[in-house]
Amino acid sequence: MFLQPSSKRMSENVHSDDMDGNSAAISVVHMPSLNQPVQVQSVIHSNQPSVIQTAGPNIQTIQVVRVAAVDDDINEECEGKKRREILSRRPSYRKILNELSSPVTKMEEESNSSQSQDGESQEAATNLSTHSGVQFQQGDLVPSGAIQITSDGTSVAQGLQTLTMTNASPTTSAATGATIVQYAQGPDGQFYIPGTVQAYQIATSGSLPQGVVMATAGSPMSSPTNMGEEQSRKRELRLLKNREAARECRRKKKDYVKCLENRVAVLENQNKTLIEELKALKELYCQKEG
DNA sequence: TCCGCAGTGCGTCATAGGTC
DNA sequence: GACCTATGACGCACTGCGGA
Repeated sequence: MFLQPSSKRMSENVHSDDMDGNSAAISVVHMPSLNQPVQVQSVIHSNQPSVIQTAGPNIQTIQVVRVAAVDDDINEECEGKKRREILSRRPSYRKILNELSSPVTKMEEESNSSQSQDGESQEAATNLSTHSGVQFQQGDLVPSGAIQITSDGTSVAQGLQTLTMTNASPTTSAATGATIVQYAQGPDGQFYIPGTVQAYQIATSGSLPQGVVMATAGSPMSSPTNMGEEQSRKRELRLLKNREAARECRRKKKDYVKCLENRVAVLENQNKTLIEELKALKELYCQKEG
């Protein structure tokens, strides 16, 4: 099985993934059905910016404060469990962001649109739009942050093709960290992971979460001898899905924090403006009185 | 140069909440 | 109720910085 990245390797190669807003998540790809198995190689390039653009200390601070507030009298052994029980789950960032779509946020977007064209969130938004629901054909040149599919019949066996997915950005080089996932597609549209027997069926783009290329277990394996293998594959599949979900979740979290920071900035500006307006009106009133 | 610390991202696990 | 997704928590690795 070539589901490549062990955690160690991932941290070596895809170290600063999405720090510049280019999520390394794989987007949904339309796979043309072929008459022969297709070897698919997904390469997710990450950028390695020398400057780390943090979202500020907010995330860390928030977590520390919340934990510290409830942890004073908790024993060490059951600390983790109790912490989880105490910390009720917050709504998803998607929900929060929707709630934040108030007039203030809209105004903020308008005010920021002209000045933050190079901003990180701007770039992330662009990537989002290019990711969602877009399908690319082989050889298509795709926008930054999306997927590029190339045909490489020479590097693999006859009839096999290589799918290369890049998270390209102007600064991205092929030498930067990459995540490689390999699997093969059979004539019936099923996907085969090298070194395994069981067929995998590629999920359709509509059923996949954004930013994830995923195979789901296909033909059932009734043989008891393969049950362990089957379970192992299911686990690999689950871990892969969760890995991508975690990436997406972190990206959304960063967007959320940035959104809050922007909101603060806008409200501060508003406050300042109102104070000045009040001051001017007061002066005007005093002049009329006097 | 070495060491400790803070900050960051990653993968994984557990689990709440959503969907069918 | 089973299954899936999103996310908090945890531990690890890595990087950059400042002090010894």
